[in-house]
Amino acid sequence: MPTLSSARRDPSRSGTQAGKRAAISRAAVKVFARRGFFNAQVADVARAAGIAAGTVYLYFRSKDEILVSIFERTMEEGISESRLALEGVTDPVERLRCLARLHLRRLGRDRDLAVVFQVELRQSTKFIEQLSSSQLRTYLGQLRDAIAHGQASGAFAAQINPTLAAKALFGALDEMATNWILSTRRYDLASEADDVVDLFVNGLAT
Amino acid sequence: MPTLSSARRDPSRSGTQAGKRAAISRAAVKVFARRGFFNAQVADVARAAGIAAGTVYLYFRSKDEILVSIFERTMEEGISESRLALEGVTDPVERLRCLARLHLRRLGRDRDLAVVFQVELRQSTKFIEQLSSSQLRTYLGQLRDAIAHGQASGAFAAQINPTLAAKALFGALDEMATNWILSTRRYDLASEADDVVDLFVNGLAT
Amino acid sequence: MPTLSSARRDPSRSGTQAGKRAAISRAAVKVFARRGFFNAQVADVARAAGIAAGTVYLYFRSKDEILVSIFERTMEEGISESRLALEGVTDPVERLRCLARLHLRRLGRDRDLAVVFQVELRQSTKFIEQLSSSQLRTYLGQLRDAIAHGQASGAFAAQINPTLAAKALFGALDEMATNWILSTRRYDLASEADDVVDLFVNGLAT
Amino acid sequence: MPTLSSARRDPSRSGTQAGKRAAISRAAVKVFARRGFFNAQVADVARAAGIAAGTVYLYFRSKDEILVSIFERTMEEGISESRLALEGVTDPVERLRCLARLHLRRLGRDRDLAVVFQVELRQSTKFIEQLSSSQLRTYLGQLRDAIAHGQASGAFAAQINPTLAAKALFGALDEMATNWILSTRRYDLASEADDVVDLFVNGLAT
DNA sequence: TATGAATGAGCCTTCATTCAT
DNA sequence: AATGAATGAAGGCTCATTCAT
Repeated sequence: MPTLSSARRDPSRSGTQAGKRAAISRAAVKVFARRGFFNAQVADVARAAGIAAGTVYLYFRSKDEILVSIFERTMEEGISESRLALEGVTDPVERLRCLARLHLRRLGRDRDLAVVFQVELRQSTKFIEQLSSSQLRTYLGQLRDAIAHGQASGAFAAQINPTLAAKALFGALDEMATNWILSTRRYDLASEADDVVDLFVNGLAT
Repeated sequence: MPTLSSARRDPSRSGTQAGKRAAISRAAVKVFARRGFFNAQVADVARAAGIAAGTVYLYFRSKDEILVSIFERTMEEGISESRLALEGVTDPVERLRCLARLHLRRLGRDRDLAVVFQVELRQSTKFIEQLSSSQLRTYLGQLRDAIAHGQASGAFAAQINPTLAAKALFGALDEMATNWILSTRRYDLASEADDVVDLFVNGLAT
Repeated sequence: MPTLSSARRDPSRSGTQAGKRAAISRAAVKVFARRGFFNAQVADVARAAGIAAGTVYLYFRSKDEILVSIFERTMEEGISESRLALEGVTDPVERLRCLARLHLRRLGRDRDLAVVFQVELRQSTKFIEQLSSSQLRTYLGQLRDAIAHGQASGAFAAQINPTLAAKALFGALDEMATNWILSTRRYDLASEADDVVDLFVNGLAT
Repeated sequence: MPTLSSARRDPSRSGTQAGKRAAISRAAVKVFARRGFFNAQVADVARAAGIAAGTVYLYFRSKDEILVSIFERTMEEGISESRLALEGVTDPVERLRCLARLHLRRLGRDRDLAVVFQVELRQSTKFIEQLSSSQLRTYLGQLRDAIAHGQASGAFAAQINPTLAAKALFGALDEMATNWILSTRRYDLASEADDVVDLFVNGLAT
């Protein structure tokens, strides 16, 4: 049984303000993934979270904000997880592998989250514009920095535009994830990370 | 100036059944791109096409079908354009370049179409599942065949999974397109095609 | 093969103005009975009549008018048929039997017509008011006259209000017809005519 | 003056779930009678009930269901009212009189309700089939039982089919009601009950 | 903080009718 | 006389959001 102080430290425990928010956000992942963002009703999310419909609005300004919160919460976790994982890894290729594995592992671990990320979050320019300009930029920055670092160390070709390469790598991983959720086969998404990184590092050419 | 008979052969001329359909579909690209699919009303599309709202339903079963028709029409054109362009190109790298350029050129030429493709068409699993299983599969097949052909000729490494590489390349190009429409800068999208292909062919490694 | 002159005499033969009208009206009976007046589209009626949708409006001012025409056509036929049949019948009870049998035989012979009469024609006060004030009044008059005639001859009790009795008899027959079309059993509607008349003539009392 | 507890027992008081439903249903009687079911908008009903349009759908699944609820509510009341009134009445003729009077009194008391019952509820087979197979059957059963009871007591002729006689009587009363609402004269509908029953009991014959 | 009943704006679609051919 | 493509008005229903309790 958690002590009061430990409960306060874990914001996902309901009871705290931030905890309730996270709990609703987590319930929304399930609901949005299963019914789609537009079909899902706020009341569905509330029911899944075990609260009344009106209560949602004590923690979120709108239905849209719930969706955005899923993105922000996950990206935040992902970015700091990546930062942590990269500590001590110096080999450029290993750094890329590390980021790619975390990316696909995070989505491959939670199919509902993957569906929300790969499909429901792409509803409209309204979201996409909003999202790109925030944590997604930071996340792409991590990829670009890893590549630039490899170029600085001489491991990666210097004439390549690291921003373009970062986008390309992100796009490739993103496509892996989208294919995975659309596929009826159940394979391990994370295992594709190394193949993708190998392809990017070595290229197609013999 | 087209003769009467050539005009009959061109289905984008209104007058023919298919011509009207295409005209409405083209009007819808503009409307959906500017207002978003959900915000756009069928009446807006009709007005843009210069017809009455009800007339839309003589050519489309539903609002959804209009969106799908945009995808199908463009993919159809794209696939046959690609097929045509590849004729006579034998060098594996050139084949990839050819496909990548056409992909980005098609979207870079028509920002509205690009917005619809990169954003509005990703509304929900409903669309995505439907689309992936059709022409998108064919399109990915063209990329995969180009890679497999390179492997057969010895130009590309045999141990690479051509399907995975095709998806990765598609994802990379897709990401370029999405970044382009979200960017406020107006740069030439198609010019990125070569850089992406170079990256895929040569890899990051020195 | 009908001669030209005989064809002219039969207005239900298409070719003449009145013939086309009757043909459309007959097609409408089928369509309205099967789909309901509101669900049925004018185009359905046109198709059933083997003509184009617009052509209907050369013979009818509106969809409503088609429905009314069914009523008028059938009532007209029914009234003159009744008049003819009553000629030479002098016994008051036989006169009632005659009218009742014709009423139920007409509907029992054509289930579609019965459905339109018993259900679709009762759409709204709009129709009912219109219809009651016309041929229905004439038809009720035939019943009332038959009863009044029986009273004059001393066969029927004089203190009974013949108008009320006529309405009651009509209502009873009407209910028989409605029950018949709603029943899943297929029994002979006309055979109930005598039972109803017997009941009205002799009463329940022993 | 009702006490608090008796108020709770009365479901027509708004406040309770059933009370709100009944209130909307009663408002709908007025609106449907005046404008016709098809012309009436759900918003009209809501306005008449003093609530917002959307609120109607918290108590009814559809516009159709409102119409059906009017039928069900009235039939329910009518059936139990009849049952109660028949208690202690043993004379067969009096029992018929009792049922007939209640039938016509109920409609004659509320012209709007009568219009809805005699006209708007006969919209289509959809309603009629649904309704006949429920409380209408029970109601016809009450008439049939009253007749059968008279036969058992020797007051009514045994060879008459009581079901047919019940339908005939119902049809006669129904026609009285329909004539009443269509008539521009304002006469007392209930006063016709005795005349109709007399006719059914004694017959036309002298 | 929590509830959940009430609100009311918003839109796709149908189809009777018209009219140019 | 006949066609059938085009019109455009009209309304039931949903559901995000509010607010009195």
